[in-house]
Amino acid sequence: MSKTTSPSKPQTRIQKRNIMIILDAALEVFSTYGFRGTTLDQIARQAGLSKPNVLYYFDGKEAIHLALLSQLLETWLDPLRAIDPQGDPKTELMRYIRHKLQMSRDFPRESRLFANEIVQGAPRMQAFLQGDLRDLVDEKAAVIQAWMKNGKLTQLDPFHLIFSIWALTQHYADFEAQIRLVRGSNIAQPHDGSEDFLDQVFQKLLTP
Amino acid sequence: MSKTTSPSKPQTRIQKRNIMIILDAALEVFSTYGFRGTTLDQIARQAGLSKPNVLYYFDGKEAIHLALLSQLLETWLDPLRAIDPQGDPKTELMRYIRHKLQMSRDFPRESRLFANEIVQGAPRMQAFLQGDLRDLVDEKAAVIQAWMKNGKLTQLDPFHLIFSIWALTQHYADFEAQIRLVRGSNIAQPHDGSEDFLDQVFQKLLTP
DNA sequence: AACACGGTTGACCATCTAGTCAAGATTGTT
DNA sequence: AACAATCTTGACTAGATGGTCAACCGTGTT
Repeated sequence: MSKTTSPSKPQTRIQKRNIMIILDAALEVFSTYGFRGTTLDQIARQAGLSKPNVLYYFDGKEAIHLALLSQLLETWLDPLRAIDPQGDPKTELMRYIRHKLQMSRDFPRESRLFANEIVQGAPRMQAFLQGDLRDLVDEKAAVIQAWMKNGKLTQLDPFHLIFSIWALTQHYADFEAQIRLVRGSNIAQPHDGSEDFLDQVFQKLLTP
Repeated sequence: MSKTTSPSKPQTRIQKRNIMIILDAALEVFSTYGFRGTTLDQIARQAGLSKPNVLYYFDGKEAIHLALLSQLLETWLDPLRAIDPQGDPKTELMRYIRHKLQMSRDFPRESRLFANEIVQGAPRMQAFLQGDLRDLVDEKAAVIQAWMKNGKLTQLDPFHLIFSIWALTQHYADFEAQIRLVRGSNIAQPHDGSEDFLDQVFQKLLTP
């Protein structure tokens, strides 16, 4: 039985609540220890449930991880998708950058879950990366390319530009531990100053 | 007995060879699966040795990992350390950036070993991060700050500037799987064009 | 050749971990 | 209240995993 994947039966209140609790607990643990470094007992403890209880709602560790990933991938594309070819080039890109940075700040666990997967060779995300994401990146790279040809932006490789936005924004979530420890008590939040900095960087970079 | 940590006895040829083989195999596996995701059997298989044989040279999984990390941390600081306060600001920073990018290209496994540790909260590197690395970063940030005050460089937060260099250069190693899958067959190597791109970005960014 | 030391391994153990199951507790409905 | 469906769990299993050990093999030295 596929339990959570059966679309037919509606969920009871208890199901809704516990599935949410489990997914939140699993996100916490998976994003910190990676897939193989996470145990079902950890997830159950974090969720405040017994292990068999967790397995009552999900078919297994893999299924929980999969549920988290597909939930994440749905929203992961949105900011990039929102880039409007009809809009003002610099405005659109700056909005995208701020949006990505905000996601890195508001959803660091999701970002690290993603990072863990990619660093380890993306074994469970190949289809997504070379499918939907690739198509979208190709599309938006073409848009950016066109903007650059029109002289509205600095001439840059659009793919590397997109990668650089990912690198700079996600860095604040994925390498938060490093930033926190290197800056020490000199700074309250690892994100402090990141928005101003990236604004400054990309304003200067993108203006021809 | 601490085996490899005993500094007294000189190593035999066989010891030297096997320790190197084991460390190389362990780097391969640890950088791909993380600490907890790696098994001694995997390391042994990759090294072409039996598991007890691996444990003849190292006190355990933890010891192998530790050996790799401390070996890595020694060289990790070098590029940053090489920034010369007496040199030309932009030349020094561009050299640093190229150096970091080259390390990302030549030693991607080391970069991913590091990334795995950091993403998972840096449990085994706290002392290093808030000790040697922090001191060095503080020192070089002050140097960069002084350069900026002299008007030789764009005014930027020096800490965020350093972080952005780390993010952009290491991204090509740590997220190699993503780049490869998103670019697909459109590109031979994930690093293609990265040097020109980063040159262009930082030239433009650093020039006041 | 014989010896000592370094090097290697099959067999083994204790512990951890994903997953099962049957029995019991709770909840909603009539 | 009574019944069925949902929900929960202690106890368990099979297999994986880190690590041990006694016995055996290889190499260099005398």
